[in-house]
Amino acid sequence: MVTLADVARHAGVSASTVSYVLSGKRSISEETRRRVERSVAELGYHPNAGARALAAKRSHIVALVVPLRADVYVPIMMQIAISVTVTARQHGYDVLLITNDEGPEGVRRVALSGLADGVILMDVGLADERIPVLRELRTQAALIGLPDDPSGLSCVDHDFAAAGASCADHLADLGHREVAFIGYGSGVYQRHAGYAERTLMGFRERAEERGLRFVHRPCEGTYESTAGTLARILADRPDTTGFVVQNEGAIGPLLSLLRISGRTVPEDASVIALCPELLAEQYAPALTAVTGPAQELGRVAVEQLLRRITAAGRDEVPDDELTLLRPVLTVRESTSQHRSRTPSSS
Amino acid sequence: MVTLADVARHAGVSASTVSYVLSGKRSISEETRRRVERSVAELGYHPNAGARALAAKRSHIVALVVPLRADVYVPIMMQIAISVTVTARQHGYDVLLITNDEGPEGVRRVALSGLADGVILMDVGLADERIPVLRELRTQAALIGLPDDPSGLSCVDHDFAAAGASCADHLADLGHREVAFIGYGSGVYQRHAGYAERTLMGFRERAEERGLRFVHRPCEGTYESTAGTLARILADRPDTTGFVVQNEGAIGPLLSLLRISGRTVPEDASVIALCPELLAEQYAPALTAVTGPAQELGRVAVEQLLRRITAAGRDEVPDDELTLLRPVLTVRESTSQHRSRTPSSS
DNA sequence: TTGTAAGCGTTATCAC
DNA sequence: GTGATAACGCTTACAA
Repeated sequence: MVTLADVARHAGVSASTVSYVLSGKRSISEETRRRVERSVAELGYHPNAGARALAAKRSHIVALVVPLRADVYVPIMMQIAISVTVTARQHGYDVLLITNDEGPEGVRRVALSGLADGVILMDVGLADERIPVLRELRTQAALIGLPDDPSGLSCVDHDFAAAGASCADHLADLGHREVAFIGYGSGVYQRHAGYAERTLMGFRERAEERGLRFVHRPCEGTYESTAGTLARILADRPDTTGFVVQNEGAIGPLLSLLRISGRTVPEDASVIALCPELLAEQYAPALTAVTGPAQELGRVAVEQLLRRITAAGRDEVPDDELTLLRPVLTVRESTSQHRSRTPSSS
Repeated sequence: MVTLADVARHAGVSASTVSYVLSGKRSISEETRRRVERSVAELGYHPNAGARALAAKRSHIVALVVPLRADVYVPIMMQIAISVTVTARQHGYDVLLITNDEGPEGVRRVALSGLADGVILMDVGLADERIPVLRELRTQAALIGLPDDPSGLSCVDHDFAAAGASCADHLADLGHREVAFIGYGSGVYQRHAGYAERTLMGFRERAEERGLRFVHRPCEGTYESTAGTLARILADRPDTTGFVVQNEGAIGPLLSLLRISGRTVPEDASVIALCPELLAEQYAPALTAVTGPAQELGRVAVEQLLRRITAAGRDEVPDDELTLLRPVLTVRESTSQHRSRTPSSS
């Protein structure tokens, strides 16, 4: 193993000089710097992580706490995890993966052991049980998701209200008058998941402003539940021509069921999905969709966290930040200008 | 921050005694052990990770190198990453996430810095460029995937040949005589991806043994390519009644296209997918599928790696291991006994 | 069964 | 601009 001392000897300087060359924390003559850098390269020196963490009281590791729940869309989680890792690396940090089955104890463990300098929490619930631990330990953190009380915390999330609003706008722009919002299963609303409620609220408000008549129906996302949901919508409001789907599981079934009911998309019914691009593009017809920038979520979270860590290292009080990322509505093949289904009812 | 010394003072023993109580590396009187454990709990002591790593020359961290390529099925990767993390925790290890955009240098970095005690490589290619680094640094590793030369390495993978063979068996058992294997895009075969070739080989051999007439057709997985692939199959072999699909992207299109061509699944055509359960169950009809146990992959890799780390810690030469995990064929609604499509041709 | 003490490889505070 | 040197908190011979 190559140590700092080896490099120092090889370069003919003291250990502290090598350390300072590497950290850039004091000015070094061009001459020395070059000698040291050459020795580092020649010996293939990599600083020992443990020793560095011990001496500097900073591990240069951030912990990423990922949920295990099955009802989150996994590819997005992965995308976030990867953008977190890549961004962290760009700042000289590594990422430790913590699964939520450790619960709040996991946060306590990595913080108290000095394993991580800070924590990124994914899939944060409104009253997340990990948050009290953060407050108690004064651990630096960035949350992906918006808790009910974000004071003292840095958070980043999609602007779900804006997402809902774009859906209403797009359908209104196309001339639709009767629209349906197919949401998540009722359980999701019962536990007051922020994203579900905020999307619905954004949609509802904009729909009202634009004079849309609409219904909201929860849906579990299975074929059967989607069938039931659609049947009820069409029974209550046979003239519905616009559909917004938030539950990814319901998208495929919805398209099949509309076809079966004799409605062609987009001629007879326009469908907007709230989902990732990948998903939207894999259907036939490709779906007009509102998509939040998942990668950004990870990148912003890392940057928020590192700012906090830096501030705390200088004994400053870190600023709280709240970033809501605007989703993008991409028009594809599943929405079109409203036309009455039956000439008689127009 | 609570240190070992704090605990020692609180319990009225020496620091080493506390250390030994925690590590179990020497026998401790029941009395002392209890006093120490009580102090640990009372003070909320968590050993400092950096100090521990420095003194013990063991970080209790394993690095998991995940691919960034888009053509791997993401939920499975996530499942593996999670089972790796959970299993590692059960053995007192944490997991560091490394993305493959660091390339082989990432492996070098974590190994040489002592950040990780070993490495788990996901999505290992036949001539993976990270492998030479492992050999050069004598880094302990476990590979998920099978390289062309696994000597000196521990590997775990699905038994793809067995998966292919089960498909052939199931179709033969049901009395089918003409079957088609819809594979990955030709690019996948051109780079000799092991999993694609091994599956096909397993299928081919068993199909021949069972006297099946079959064709293999590559398919890119888009709707268009699937349409083209199916059209060619039906043109060449109109009496084909059994289909095996390996490319996940082709499954949805295939089902639609069979329907359009007037074939009902499973009455007129049996379909077996090589895919995760989740995917198989989300189609209508639910698909008979051959699924490899993804979680096992992660668990076995961790156990292989930890055995190697332990052995190397005792200056033993770690044993190489090669584990192939048997996939499971689950019969669902997409396969049934063969019946001739047209009574005349029976 | 327990205690003492010498590292482990950095960083950072002094001093020059 | 550079060099000693004392931490940092833990593990592990070595003693007792």
